[in-house]
Amino acid sequence: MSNAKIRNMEQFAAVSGISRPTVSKYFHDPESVRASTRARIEEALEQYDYRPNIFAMNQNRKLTKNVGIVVPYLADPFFAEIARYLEQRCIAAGYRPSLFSSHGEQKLEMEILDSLRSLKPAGVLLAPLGRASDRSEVEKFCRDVPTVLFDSNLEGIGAAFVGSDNFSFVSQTVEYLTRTGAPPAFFEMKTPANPNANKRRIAYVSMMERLGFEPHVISIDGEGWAFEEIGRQGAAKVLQDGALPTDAVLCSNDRLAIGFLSAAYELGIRVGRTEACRLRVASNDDHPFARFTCPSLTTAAHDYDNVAGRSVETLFDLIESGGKFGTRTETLFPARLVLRDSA
Amino acid sequence: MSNAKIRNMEQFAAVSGISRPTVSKYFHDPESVRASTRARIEEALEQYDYRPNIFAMNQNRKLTKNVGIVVPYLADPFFAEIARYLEQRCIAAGYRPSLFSSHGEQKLEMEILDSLRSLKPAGVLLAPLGRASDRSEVEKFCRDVPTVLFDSNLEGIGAAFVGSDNFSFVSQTVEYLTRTGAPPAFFEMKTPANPNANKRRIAYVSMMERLGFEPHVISIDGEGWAFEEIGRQGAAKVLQDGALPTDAVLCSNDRLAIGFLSAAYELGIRVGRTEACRLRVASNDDHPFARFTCPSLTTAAHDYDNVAGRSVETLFDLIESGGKFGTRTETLFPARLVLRDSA
DNA sequence: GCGTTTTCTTTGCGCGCGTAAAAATTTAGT
DNA sequence: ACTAAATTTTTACGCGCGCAAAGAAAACGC
Repeated sequence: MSNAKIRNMEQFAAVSGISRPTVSKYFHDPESVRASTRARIEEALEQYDYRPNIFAMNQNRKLTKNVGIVVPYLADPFFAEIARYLEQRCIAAGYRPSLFSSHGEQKLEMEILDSLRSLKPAGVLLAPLGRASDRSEVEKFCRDVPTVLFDSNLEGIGAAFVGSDNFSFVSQTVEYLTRTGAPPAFFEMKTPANPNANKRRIAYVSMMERLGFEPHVISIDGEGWAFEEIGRQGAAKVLQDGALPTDAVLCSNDRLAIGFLSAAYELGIRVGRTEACRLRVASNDDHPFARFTCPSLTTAAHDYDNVAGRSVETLFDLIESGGKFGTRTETLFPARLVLRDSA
Repeated sequence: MSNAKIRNMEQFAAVSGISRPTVSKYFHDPESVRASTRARIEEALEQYDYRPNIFAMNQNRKLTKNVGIVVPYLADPFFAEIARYLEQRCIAAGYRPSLFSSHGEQKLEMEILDSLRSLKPAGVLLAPLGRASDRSEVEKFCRDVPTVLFDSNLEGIGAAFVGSDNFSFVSQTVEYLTRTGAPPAFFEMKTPANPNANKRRIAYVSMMERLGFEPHVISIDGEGWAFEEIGRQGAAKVLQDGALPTDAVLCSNDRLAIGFLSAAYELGIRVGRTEACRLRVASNDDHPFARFTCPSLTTAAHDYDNVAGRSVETLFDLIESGGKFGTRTETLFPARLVLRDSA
């Protein structure tokens, strides 16, 4: 490593013995230059630590290497994990991801999309808030910026959607619960933040009917993204009122289930699949903490790897296609049932 | 909102009737121009939606408005929450925060600091990995970029440190446990990722000695950031071996405690402060999920608000001081004991 | 009203790189 | 070795804005 300071591409081009426009081309795409010149540039790159000024680069580039990643609520470890996968894959593909969280607020989601515009990103991976999203504003954004939605679908918006197959989640948990005991009631928020919740309720009802059982949907009050607390309070009420029609409960998602189990514990109601237990509780998502609830949570797991992988693949395809697809595709990955102690 | 498209500051200056350099000054700091001209600019800003090109802005600015926020592990909701506070406050102060997570990996932390350099940030809020950090590289970074460390201190590195007073945490929990029952053993990882863990162990030992009790430190194996699983396995071993010298346990942090409680539950050991319970468990941090463990976790809470608030204030002071302080300050906020059911 | 201070305008250069076009060079194919 | 194709070099301009300096205009103090 030479100690001569390289201040710009001009100087770096000089020491590498290659012309500046070619060096510029190299940084845009190393494969776009002949192998021998690439070698010479990379040799110089090892001797002098030069890196192009990203601001100057992005100023005139038609297409930047920026990618936006937007999740609705980063304090949910599920999204933190997904974000990690996505980041990783973007970096591996030579992109610069920027991570944003809407923190459950419409205003913030709008501000993020707004500031994302000025980043001139090549593409955006967006998990929208869902019900709280300003549909028409998100739609506008997607018209201007190549965007792949993930996790949470807004019908018709974005170039593509990649997520999990809610029917697969619910059908597996319902099937398992009915096969090994009583058919479950469905525990959910009355006004869920996320559109997946509605799909799950519908899947539950249809699955129960298909199996010849009466569906029981328990919709609890609560607004916002503090699902655990909402679940805890809702469950406490339901359990105290004796309003549970069955001894099996399927929660719409793991965070509600965490609250449910917490309430059950506080009321001294044993949950589990052993004889001594009054109640069985299962759920959906395989939240990072689902292993550590008491009892550990039986749940249907997202296919993190495939959802994240396909999301970025789709985005890269989209970018290479010039930002537009002929038709909007929706890709859904099935769940994997994870049996633990709660049901 | 006029539909005439403004393409650059020149044109915007024209329609607002103010010269370009003054408009430029306005965008750098609205307070730096006379109220009457500010009004005229803002009037034009409402009619035409122009925003300066951030790449062109940052290219030549001596000091950008970028701020880096780096946390060691974003899948820990504690850091996600802190990050939210920090982001919020930076935006309110007119800065553009960029959020990064090291995901527990030294290599990633280095890459983040590296890419942060090229963002030419006005300042950086860094919660380092701790033991896993490359001290000398972090130190180098802090010499070049105004940096305030938070949460996790690396002695002598960075312009300042803002965090929690580990002694306050442990002294309160130890005092409470001894006062209301037996003196606790201390449950921790043998090779903790975070330097706070060492401070907490030291605080525990000194506190026990001060109170005239024999300290019992239980150090369990495990590497990495999967604290819950490490805690669960460590606790399972300790509980099965009957290696607990007392009926009270103080966990180094809540994530370990979550694992501990999970193990206790699986072994049928009742935890809590009632007569029927064999074991009392307390902990430190007031993790967002501590309310939902079974039983709910008695713990010492971080002063999120003050730690986050002071961190950004310190950073802004630092930026205004030209990036250097005369002396490195360390600010520690005390804990607040949160009594729940586990102890 | 006058001088002083503050703020604004005018002018013009520079940042670091993208990119286009034409000329020069290298490589590949036969 | 010769031609065609691919790649690189040369030259030169532009992007959008920061910033500095000098002069003009406005605001302020008395």
